[in-house]
Amino acid sequence: MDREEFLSVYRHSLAHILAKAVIEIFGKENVQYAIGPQINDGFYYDFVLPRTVTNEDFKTIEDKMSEIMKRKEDWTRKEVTREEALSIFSGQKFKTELINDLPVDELITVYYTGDDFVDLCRGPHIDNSSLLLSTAFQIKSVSGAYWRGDSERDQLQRIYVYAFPDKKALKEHLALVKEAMERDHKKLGKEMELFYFDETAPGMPYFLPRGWRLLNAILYFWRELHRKHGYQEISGPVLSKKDLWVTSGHWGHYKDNMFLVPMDRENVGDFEDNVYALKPMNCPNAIKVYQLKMRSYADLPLRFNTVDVVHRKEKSGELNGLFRVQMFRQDDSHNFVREDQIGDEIADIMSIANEIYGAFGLKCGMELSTRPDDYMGDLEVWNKAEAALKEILDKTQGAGNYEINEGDGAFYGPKIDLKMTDSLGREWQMGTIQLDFQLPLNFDMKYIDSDGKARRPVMIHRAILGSFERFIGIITENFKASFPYWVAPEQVAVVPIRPENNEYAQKLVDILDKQGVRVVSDMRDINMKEKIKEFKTMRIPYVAVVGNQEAENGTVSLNVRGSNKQLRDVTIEQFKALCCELQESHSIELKEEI
RNA sequence: GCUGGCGUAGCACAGUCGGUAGUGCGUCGCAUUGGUAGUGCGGAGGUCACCAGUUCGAUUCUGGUCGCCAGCUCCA
Repeated sequence: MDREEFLSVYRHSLAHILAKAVIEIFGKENVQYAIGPQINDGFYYDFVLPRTVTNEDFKTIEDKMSEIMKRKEDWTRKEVTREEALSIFSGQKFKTELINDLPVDELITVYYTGDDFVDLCRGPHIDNSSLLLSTAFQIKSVSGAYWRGDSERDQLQRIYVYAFPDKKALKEHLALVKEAMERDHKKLGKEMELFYFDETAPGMPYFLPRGWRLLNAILYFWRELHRKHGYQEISGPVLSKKDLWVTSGHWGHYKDNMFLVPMDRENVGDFEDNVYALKPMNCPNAIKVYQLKMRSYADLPLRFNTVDVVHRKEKSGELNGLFRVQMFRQDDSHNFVREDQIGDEIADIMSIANEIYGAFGLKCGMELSTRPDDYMGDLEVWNKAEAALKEILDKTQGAGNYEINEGDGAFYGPKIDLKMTDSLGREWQMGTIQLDFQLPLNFDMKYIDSDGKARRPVMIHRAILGSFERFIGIITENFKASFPYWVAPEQVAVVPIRPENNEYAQKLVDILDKQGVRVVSDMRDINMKEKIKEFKTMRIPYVAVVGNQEAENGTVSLNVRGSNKQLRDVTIEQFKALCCELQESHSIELKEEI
């Protein structure tokens, strides 16, 4: 049995053992057991139990599981009729529902573990519990989960368990989890003084000087790139009267996620009729700008990018560091094209995405979401749009190298989503490329075509990073806050050995600063070791130490981040060239040699 | 929003079976050191998240509020 099979069969079998253990502990009549699938680090099982499972119960459950395995019971598979299945699981509401939902012609199988525990299951499973004795497992956590992922339905207790082939693999995995915690951007953001959340503004980050420098470095790169691709940056009001959002349709679909501000505090009246809304999206602003003039077919594509702040009110439990905030800056753009330009425009957007992700050495997953049942617009245009998106994905990702979420597109158009995973393996949507046939209609947008007739442009809503906030969260975890030279909050730190070297140190700082290097220094009369420690803690790419020797020879002595090596006798000119090269090449790695 | 957990000095954490709190790092001061993640001594810093209740007395117990974390749901 290879590892893949092992994981699949053993984890699944262990899930049955967990269910059996829980039933033995709480009593069969007190337990409703639902489903227990495997996941990437083990498995979980959902239950309704007479009381909440706490951390103190973990050991009891684990011991019971071991005890059950030691019984070395045989596992037997049995094919049953629907009636038999319903009778076996009478009183088990979730199992009953599952059985009733099975297609008529489905072969129903159940698995017995010993003769007192049975579970509805397709299998396959191990033959005897003794085969599980060599595996290693550990209860990870317990939390609430909704039956069938529906927040309107029963909430169950989900017990998560790590499960691996042996103790060594489990231990390795636990070490990995610990390592992941070290990468957590919330932790690093605090240590590295990047950002801060105050409880007076939940989900609305403060960017600290270092974090803001990082954001601006990314922003500068982003702006230049878009300018070269024919984008024109705009900025619009953060607050607008409700009317704008009624026209766009957001008032109907998105009102609950919008922060509202009374227009007149003295005379609030019917609140919702007298409010400004903080914009949750930038699209209407771009449309307003488009509509300032009558546009010609020859003007298209028109690309209005923006980094305005948007606000989205989220439910309390949904906030999560920089990954999920209530105030953020999308690296947004709304591109207006003719229908015949869709393919080329998407291709250009993908090439921008490649340039941006490439600059960070990142590779994101791509997913295509296609026409939903309640689509609006012309079927032929949809087909053309989906074909265009597919063709681009086939070309850039390779056919079959991306996921397709059938029917998952927005009602106004299909989309491509770019996804990244965080240190804990959670998937986050970053960029999105959405074709939109709806808003141009809602706002009655037009351009005059070559035949003199008015036609409606197609709108492409796109973000590549997704939002600067989420993206910074992801790269913080990815680089463990050791950012590439070109985005690092500080690129060089200058450390004079003694106060008498301050003058030379300052000269060096001025030279680098003039060249645009983000440089800091520490001229205090304290031990140089302390200064070096501080700068290294902040993961500054290069710490340049200067003493009498360097001052005499016009050189610097470099400490390279991530290496204990020192580069001595580097001339200022050489160092300048090094900085320049790293900046311009957007190199991910630092140079450790001159 | 739901389930569970958490909130003690700038940070990381102890602790109080109810009698107003400690350690390490950092900070400040002094001394020392001075070529690559220093050393020694001393000082300051906390209405123990907030609001009620119980009590002679609450940081500790109870209830509520706010915030944070994990998971679910929802999203960039």
